[in-house]
Amino acid sequence: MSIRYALLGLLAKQPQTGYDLFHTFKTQQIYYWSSTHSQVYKELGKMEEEHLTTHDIVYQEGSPNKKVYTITPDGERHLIEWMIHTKSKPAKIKDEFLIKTSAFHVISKEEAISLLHRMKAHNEMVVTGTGQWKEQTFQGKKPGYEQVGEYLTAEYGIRYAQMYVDWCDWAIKEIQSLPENTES
Amino acid sequence: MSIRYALLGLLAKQPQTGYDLFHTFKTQQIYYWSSTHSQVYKELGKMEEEHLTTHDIVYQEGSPNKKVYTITPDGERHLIEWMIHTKSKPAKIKDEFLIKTSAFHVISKEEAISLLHRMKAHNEMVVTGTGQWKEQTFQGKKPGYEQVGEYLTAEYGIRYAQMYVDWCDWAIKEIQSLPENTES
DNA sequence: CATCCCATGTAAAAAGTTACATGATTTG
DNA sequence: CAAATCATGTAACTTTTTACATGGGATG
Repeated sequence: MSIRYALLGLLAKQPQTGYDLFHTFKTQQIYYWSSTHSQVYKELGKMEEEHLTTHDIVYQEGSPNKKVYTITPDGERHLIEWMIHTKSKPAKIKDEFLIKTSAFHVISKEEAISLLHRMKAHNEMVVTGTGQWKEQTFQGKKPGYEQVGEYLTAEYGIRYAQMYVDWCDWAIKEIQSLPENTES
Repeated sequence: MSIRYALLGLLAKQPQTGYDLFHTFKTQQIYYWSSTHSQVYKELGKMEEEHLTTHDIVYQEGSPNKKVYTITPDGERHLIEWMIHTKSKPAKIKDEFLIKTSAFHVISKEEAISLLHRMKAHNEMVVTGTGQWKEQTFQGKKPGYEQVGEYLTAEYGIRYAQMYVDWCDWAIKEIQSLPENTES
């Protein structure tokens, strides 16, 4: 029921195909939602039944034909209603790394630190990657109001990853300063 | 397949009931995983079949009897194997608020700012709440290695919420400095 | 006297993932 | 010539959520 709004939000920016939408989830700066192509196509079908979207078929030579979906006025009303009058559910996070962190006591300090180093490196890449995307897209300028969403969420992504990097650094130091348990 | 490790991680700290485990997910400083009681009970049943856990029944007067689950040596081996040799999948985040953010262009600046203020207030409460829990639990002292998990993840929770607060502040200022779109 | 806490479970529905299926064109 | 990209979909399966079900004791 909620991938729906993610799709409507993206379609409110511009008409797109299911393929485009899936790739936005997969590759773009959308670390705050995830999905698979099968789910995207399914939901697009449902939304069309409910008149929240329509599609036009674009015939292409060389590439397969595609269905470009457009949000309807009904769809946009639906989206705005949700945005303003529906209280956001708390974010659902499933972070395997933090589960591992919470069980660090069952492995050695060295192994824990090694895991943290890897995680730090990964998040450093995210900071760099998202930073580059933001720079390329906005070139140091402030966006127009139509692009404010991407602008704000890109910055969020950078801050989130940077927070993770800093926390990894801190955690490594903390662990190093602790005496290891001799029992167990 | 992954709630399993969250449960094993918690059971590796101390034997607990399904009820306890669910409440840890629901209320405790575990913003990095979420679940429901029905899923917890089901998974505990499965894990027992696979000899990763066992349970003892504690008979109580007044309250219902309870099943206290304990991780087995097999279960602990399973957990450690996963922690060290299984690469963590990237965190899956489903944050409705960021979907709303990404679609801010369909609502007014005032409404967007109002949503950000509410989100900021919520995260300020999280910072305070988690900070108090950490203070109560560790009282400014460093934990022993058996408690390192809670210590590190509590700090993570505080930093995460603080990052959200700071980002909200930044986003509010950014939006105020942008000219609103007159079209659409 | 209503609601919350303790405590455990099942059943049904919804959401999400993985695998199956197809097929031309482009890139290395 | 193998792999990746474009492009869409279905089927089977797994995971997750919501609702149903029960019931005593404590709290306001």
